[in-house]
Amino acid sequence: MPKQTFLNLPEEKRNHIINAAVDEFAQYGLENASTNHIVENSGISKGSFYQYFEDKQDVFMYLLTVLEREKMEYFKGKHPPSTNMDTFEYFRWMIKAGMEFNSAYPRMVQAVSRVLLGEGLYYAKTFAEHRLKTIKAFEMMINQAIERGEVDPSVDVELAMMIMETWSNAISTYILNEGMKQKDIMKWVRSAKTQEKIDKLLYVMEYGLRKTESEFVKHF
Amino acid sequence: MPKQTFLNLPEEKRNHIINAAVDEFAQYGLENASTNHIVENSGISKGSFYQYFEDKQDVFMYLLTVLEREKMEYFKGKHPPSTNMDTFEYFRWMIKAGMEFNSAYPRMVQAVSRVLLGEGLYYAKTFAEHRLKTIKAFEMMINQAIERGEVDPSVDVELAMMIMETWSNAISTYILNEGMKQKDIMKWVRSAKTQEKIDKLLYVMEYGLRKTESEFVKHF
DNA sequence: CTATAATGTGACCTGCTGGTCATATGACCT
DNA sequence: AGGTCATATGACCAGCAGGTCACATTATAG
Repeated sequence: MPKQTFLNLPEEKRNHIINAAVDEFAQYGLENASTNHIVENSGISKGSFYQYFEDKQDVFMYLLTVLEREKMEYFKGKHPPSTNMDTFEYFRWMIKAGMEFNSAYPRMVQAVSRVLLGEGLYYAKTFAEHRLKTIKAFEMMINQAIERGEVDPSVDVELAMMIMETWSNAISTYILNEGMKQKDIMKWVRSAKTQEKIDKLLYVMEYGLRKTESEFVKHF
Repeated sequence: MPKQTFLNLPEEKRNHIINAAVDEFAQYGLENASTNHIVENSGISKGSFYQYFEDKQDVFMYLLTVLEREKMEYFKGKHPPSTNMDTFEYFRWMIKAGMEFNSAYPRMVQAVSRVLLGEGLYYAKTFAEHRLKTIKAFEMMINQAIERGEVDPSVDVELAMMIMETWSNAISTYILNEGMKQKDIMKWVRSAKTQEKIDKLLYVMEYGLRKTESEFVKHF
């Protein structure tokens, strides 16, 4: 985590630095990001950088907490439209709200998810803790769906978690990659066409999950 | 592509070199792979390396064609158990045969898919051609499934392609990551437990796809 | 055996990396 | 004023990167 020196900095200067870092990570990933570039683009000296942070990874970890905090704030303000939602409806709402958030902070999300999904796949241990947090939420959701009778109780929970995670990541990557090509991401994400695409994707997952297990046994 | 000098080399020496390259790419990816390491571990000199290849990327591209060739050979020898298979049965068979292949050449597959799925996601243009080849096969399959009446004709073909690609990649990554932890990958892949896991994953996809569109419309 | 062409070699080049440190600056206190 | 302490600086370091090239070795042909 950043040293106190950094946290004492005026907000504007701090933002300058993390913006430079975000741009660097978004373009080059963690491994290939250059501290020299970050230093140059944020208008501070090399020495200051190492007075603020331990190293590159330290900056990234800070970015991760910033993003997490922003996301929390964002979700606090948003509430599911209906109070008594089906678990899948809730999941769909969650994914869509997530996409809205992503298109509000596209550079930052790109930087983080590039590292987490790209490099993190193979050096996962470092970020295992972060991944666990996300996955736990999926576990709760699927268990709730079973309790409510929306999903066959014999369903393989771990499998369902993997499916939810995979789709969550796939949609996020897809939206980010396609969205970066648009002039107005937010508008594009909110467009009926994009929303329908997301709906359909999730519906395939939902329909498969609802029925899977009992049908699966019959099938073989 | 490698220069003639390389292709003239005795097979043993060639294999030595590509093995070293595979190990390097598997461990560090394309961007961070070191030509110096490859040279050291393959017992050739720096000068020779650049007499054989243009650069790092050239080696990787060659690796890609080698893998493709090996995979073709492998699939030539394998034939679907039944001649009149459902498209989804065929897809399932294909995925499983693919996993068998992967566990026969785990290092090479790891090296290639690490670059293609990790780095390739963001520098996609370079490998777009390769990806297109794979995707085209999925397109044919889904069109065939529609013709046969196995899938609703109103299904979004592009969407189905994306789903098939995502699952294909997700399963491949999962098997590779988990499999590398086992002492005998091949045995583990063939085990009833692993096979059932794959079956279930694909079944969720299949069941979702079969019904999606018509149900989807009703649902909203 | 000699001449020519092909192949192999590793010292060497430049450029960039992450990281250090002696020194300079300037805000704040007495 | 002088003193102190957090902050800021950029020249500098060792290490490694990709890539080159003059030279050494070996194979082929006449």
